[in-house]
Amino acid sequence: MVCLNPATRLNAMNKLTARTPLSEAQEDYLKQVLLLGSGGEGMGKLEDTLAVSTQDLADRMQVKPASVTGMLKKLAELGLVQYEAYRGVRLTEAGHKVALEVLRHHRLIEAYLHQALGYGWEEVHAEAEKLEHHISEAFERRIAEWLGHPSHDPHGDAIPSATLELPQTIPNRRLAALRSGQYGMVARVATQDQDSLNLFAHLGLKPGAQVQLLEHVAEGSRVQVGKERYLLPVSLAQVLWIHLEGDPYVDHI
Amino acid sequence: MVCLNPATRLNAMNKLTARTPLSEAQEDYLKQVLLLGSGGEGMGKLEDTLAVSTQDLADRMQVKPASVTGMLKKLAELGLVQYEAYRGVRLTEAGHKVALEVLRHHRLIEAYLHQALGYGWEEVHAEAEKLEHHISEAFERRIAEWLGHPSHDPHGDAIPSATLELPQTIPNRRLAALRSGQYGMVARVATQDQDSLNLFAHLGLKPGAQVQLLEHVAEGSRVQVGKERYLLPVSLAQVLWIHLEGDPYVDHI
DNA sequence: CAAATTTTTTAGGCTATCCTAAACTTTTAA
DNA sequence: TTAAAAGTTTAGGATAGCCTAAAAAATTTG
Repeated sequence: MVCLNPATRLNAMNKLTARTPLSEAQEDYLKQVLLLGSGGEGMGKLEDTLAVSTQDLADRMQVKPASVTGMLKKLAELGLVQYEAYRGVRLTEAGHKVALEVLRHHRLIEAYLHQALGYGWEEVHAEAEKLEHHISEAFERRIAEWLGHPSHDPHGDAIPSATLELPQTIPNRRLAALRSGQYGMVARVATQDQDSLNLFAHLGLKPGAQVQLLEHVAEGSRVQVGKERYLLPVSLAQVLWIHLEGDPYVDHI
Repeated sequence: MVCLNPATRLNAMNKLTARTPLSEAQEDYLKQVLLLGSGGEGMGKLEDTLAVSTQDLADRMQVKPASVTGMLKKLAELGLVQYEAYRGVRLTEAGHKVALEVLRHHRLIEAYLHQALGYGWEEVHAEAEKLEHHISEAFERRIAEWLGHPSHDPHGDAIPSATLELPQTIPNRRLAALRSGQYGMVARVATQDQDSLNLFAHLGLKPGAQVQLLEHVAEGSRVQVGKERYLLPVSLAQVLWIHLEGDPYVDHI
């Protein structure tokens, strides 16, 4: 009998499990670990990612903490996450790759639904959420080609490239962090809540739109969009990311 | 306490279950009952449909007969099939509707992949098989519109309309049933076997292609396609449906 | 028409994913 | 620095869908 040292055994395990197709639930967990671990921004490097708590995952997955624990143990066995009780979870290299693949599917599908099929940018999330697990690599390739290999989806989120790299993040600010009179362009609408999306769409606050902060008041932020003035509640002003006039700029919308 | 008569209770049950979303497996079973029950052709009327045996379903679903029995009992409880032990299974009105919806999804997706994304007509089946269960009604509507509400998919199979009606079938013959010298157009390639599809595609035998039967020999049928002559094995000559010159004709390719 | 064959059902298991309630750690804050 | 709060795990179940082996029923055939 051949006896492998621990490191070799781990490698053998990872090889094996890389072939096993993951369940939809497993892919969703990995995606959420990625998103939560990078605080919603620039998830380029695996190293400067945060450990994610069971509770946060439970909230995102709409599931009880106990269920999360079970799944994390399984994902750890598969070599996709590093999991330590009470200390949260991180993606491994392998898990990071899977998460980026799922994210690429999701955001490419959103872009395709919007640009090829005429979905409103606020409608695409739910449909992409279902489809992301069920398209082939061929499908991914063809829609990416059709779109001309876009770098961002209709919400302004970066799309991992075919080699799973993320485009460089450009410095943006939350609308809630702007000072009175500052002026800029909506770069990203960072919510998946359907009601919020509908409202933003209704107000014309989509990526690319020009917006000016009038002032912050107790209830939220007063803004000007075109000729209209609105009061955005704090929660919404927190998820609207603005590219300020004068900041370094990369065209991606 | 209110007591319902049997008929009313059945209705109540069907109403209830119409809301319950069906699993992928359940939808597949219903689709196969439809396809097997209408002998591969014209499944317009539910009435002149055949009872389908457990064994046939097991073969199609790649599953053991015992598993089929279990599923049929469940579908019968849901009011989607009429099931009687040893006497096979038929769709109910409700089950027929579901099966046609799934079939519409499948065939619309095939047409869309072919026409919008440039898939080869022989490649679309596998992808459609996965996607058919995961698209929304909105997606269905949009691709149907993009395609201009097509009546047939790239294999020549009829697509149920938005109201779940099937276009009238035109009289075709299997290539294996043609007489020497007869000449016609490929109307339908009725196989889902990937190797067969690849071969047909390689020979140019796709819906719309002109073909002449030279003669039947022991090994199969000798045909002429353009300037080339081929020998098609019997199994393939059985699944190629030909529209003969002179037969009544409806343009749908 | 009864024996052989085919078909169907029953019974008992397996895996994946989720749940709740209760027990147990760790962290936080007075 | 210890007690309350927050976070995590254990234990025990549920459902869905598949499996096998063996029993039972129907059909076919000599």
